[in-house]
Amino acid sequence: MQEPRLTPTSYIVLGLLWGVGEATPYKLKQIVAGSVGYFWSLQHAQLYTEPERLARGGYVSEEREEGGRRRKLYRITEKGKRAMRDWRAEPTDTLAELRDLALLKLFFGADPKTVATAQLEAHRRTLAEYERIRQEMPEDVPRGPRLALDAGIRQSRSWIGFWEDLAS
Amino acid sequence: MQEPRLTPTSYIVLGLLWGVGEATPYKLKQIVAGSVGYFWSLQHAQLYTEPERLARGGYVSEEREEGGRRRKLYRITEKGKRAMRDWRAEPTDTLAELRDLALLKLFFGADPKTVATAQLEAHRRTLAEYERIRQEMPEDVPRGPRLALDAGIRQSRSWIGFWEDLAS
DNA sequence: CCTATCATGTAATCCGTTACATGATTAT
DNA sequence: ATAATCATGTAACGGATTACATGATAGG
Repeated sequence: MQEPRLTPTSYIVLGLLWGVGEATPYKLKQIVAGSVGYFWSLQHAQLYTEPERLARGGYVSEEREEGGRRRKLYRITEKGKRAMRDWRAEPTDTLAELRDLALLKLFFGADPKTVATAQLEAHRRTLAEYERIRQEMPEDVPRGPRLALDAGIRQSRSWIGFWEDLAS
Repeated sequence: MQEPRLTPTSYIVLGLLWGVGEATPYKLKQIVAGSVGYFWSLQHAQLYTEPERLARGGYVSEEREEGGRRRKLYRITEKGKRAMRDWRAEPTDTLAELRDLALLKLFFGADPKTVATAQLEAHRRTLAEYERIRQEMPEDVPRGPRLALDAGIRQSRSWIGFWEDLAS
């Protein structure tokens, strides 16, 4: 019964549980799909295994419904909150890596125009969606998600600029 | 003895081997550090295990030095070249994910100013290095790496802009 | 000569992905 | 009713990271 190490995935689960109070993995999946998932995607299976791991370390509590579907309900514990707070307070000097498949192909000699065309279309679609989300965003959305969205928009625009230069 | 699937890591190894003719894992490590590594980092152990995997599938050939250190020398095979060409020719609509730790913290409520300060410093350092590299880049560097570097510079600038807005 | 550091490699662990499976709802 | 899709979960596999380990080379 050893302490699991806390990965970014862990903090996503902890953060979401903290925000929402309690949730089943499926609920988490839905929340992810409408928020963090836009810039940090997770497999749905992770949302089943990760809370389990966290429960082993006492960062979340697990409760099983008695009747019906016997779903598992998780909530963050004090220990979990502490870990989350600590992590959040510590600034990172780790930088985002690019890790862009298209860029990798480009690096290894793919035809710029071909790659650019496909990328442009995809990025434009994404940008449009981000902007739609921002439009429809209610006033009371907390600052963090709002800023993350802004970052996404900015990055999208930057990529579009890059690929446009190559597409023509 | 089954065919290994080809991952981005695989293509990096294949691509580098193609470019350089033959190499030991350590040599690969050095090349990575001065090129792809800037935007797609690999653990050095992967550069030992990945060529092995690729050898199992016949994408590279493995040869062991007789005397001395008995190092392993790898070179890309015809099959490897074919795989590489195919991959390169096929455009992706997969988009780069952000996967930025700092952004994740921001999303979950970290203090923007704190995060921004650390990020700014790191990004500025990176940008400076990219620009130095571009300055010193000889004329005959192929287009792919050059473009990848441009992308890196552009992204760095974009991030710096974003974090600057938050730092003040 | 001794000690760092470089060069080279293997082993173990673990997270993440993929695949599989099945009970509930909804639509036709 | 039946098919399709949603909801829920587990199991297996494999790639990636981490840790460990040792021989060579260079610097002091």
